[in-house]
Amino acid sequence: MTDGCTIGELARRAGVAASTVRFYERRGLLEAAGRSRANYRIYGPRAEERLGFIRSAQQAGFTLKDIEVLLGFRDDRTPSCGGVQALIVSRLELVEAESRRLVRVERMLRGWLSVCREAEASGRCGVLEGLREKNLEKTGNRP
Amino acid sequence: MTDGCTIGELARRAGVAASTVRFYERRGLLEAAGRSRANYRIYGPRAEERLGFIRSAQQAGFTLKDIEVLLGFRDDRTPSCGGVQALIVSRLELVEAESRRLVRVERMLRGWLSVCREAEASGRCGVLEGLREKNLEKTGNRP
DNA sequence: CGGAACATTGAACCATAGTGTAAGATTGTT
DNA sequence: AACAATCTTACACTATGGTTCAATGTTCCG
Repeated sequence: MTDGCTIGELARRAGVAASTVRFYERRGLLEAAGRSRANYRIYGPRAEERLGFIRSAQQAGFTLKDIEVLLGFRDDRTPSCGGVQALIVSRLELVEAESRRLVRVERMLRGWLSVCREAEASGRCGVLEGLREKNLEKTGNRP
Repeated sequence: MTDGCTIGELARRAGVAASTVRFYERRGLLEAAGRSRANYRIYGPRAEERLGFIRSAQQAGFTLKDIEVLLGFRDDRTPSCGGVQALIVSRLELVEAESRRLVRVERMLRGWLSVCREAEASGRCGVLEGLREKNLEKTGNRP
């Protein structure tokens, strides 16, 4: 009972909005905090550490659902290493897939941009016309 | 009035769900179709082409909002080329930014995966412990 | 004629990660 | 005591791209 801070103070320290902290509580990521006589949430260092974990994990690319699982591993005293590894691998696979997709999209957009620039002289828009056709994978290098 | 097909037929040809076609109509991407006596939507080749454009543009990485703008350019007889170019550039910038973010996330996740494998021997989980600290950019190569 | 397969509508719902609002209670400062 | 700042709640809303549902109507095939 040495320290204990309100939601605004905690949020300020963690660099999030107080509403976000309430949201995490609703989601079950943070346990319900103790209350002051005025019914204010009171947080101790454990909650602060937990919130820090959440933010770190989020920056590392985990979703809140992932983080729910990670926190579960932390809370339980189960072996967990295999589970953590599986979680990372599956998240990594999703991220890689999305990353590859974005690279394809980048290539296509660049392709259309060059079409656009080339067609600048002629009165018509190569993009608006070109997108009518099924373009499976415009690379930007027309043969 | 030679041809004209129902929403299901159109959807099948375009490879989307009928509900998606209705959704596009609600969003204003497809104009309200003509109706049969039974109040069924009837689509002609122009609608089919327009739906094809939407799908192509979507595959190229444009959002529905972008496509709304592109369709506006197509419909109006304004010059449009500068607008199209600007749209592509701004979409490209967003995609590139997201792509870079995902690459960073990939690096971090791979880093945590190697932490995980290395810590396998010791009884504890390097990930659950490591994420507590502020990790600005874990690269996987610990110095 | 019957039943399957298709169509209609509006409204609600999904995931994601929160943000915003209204109305009221409490706290700190002057 | 007055006033600003902070807290409380529940509910609605944001953006994205649709999907699902219920209840009802239509068309096609045998």
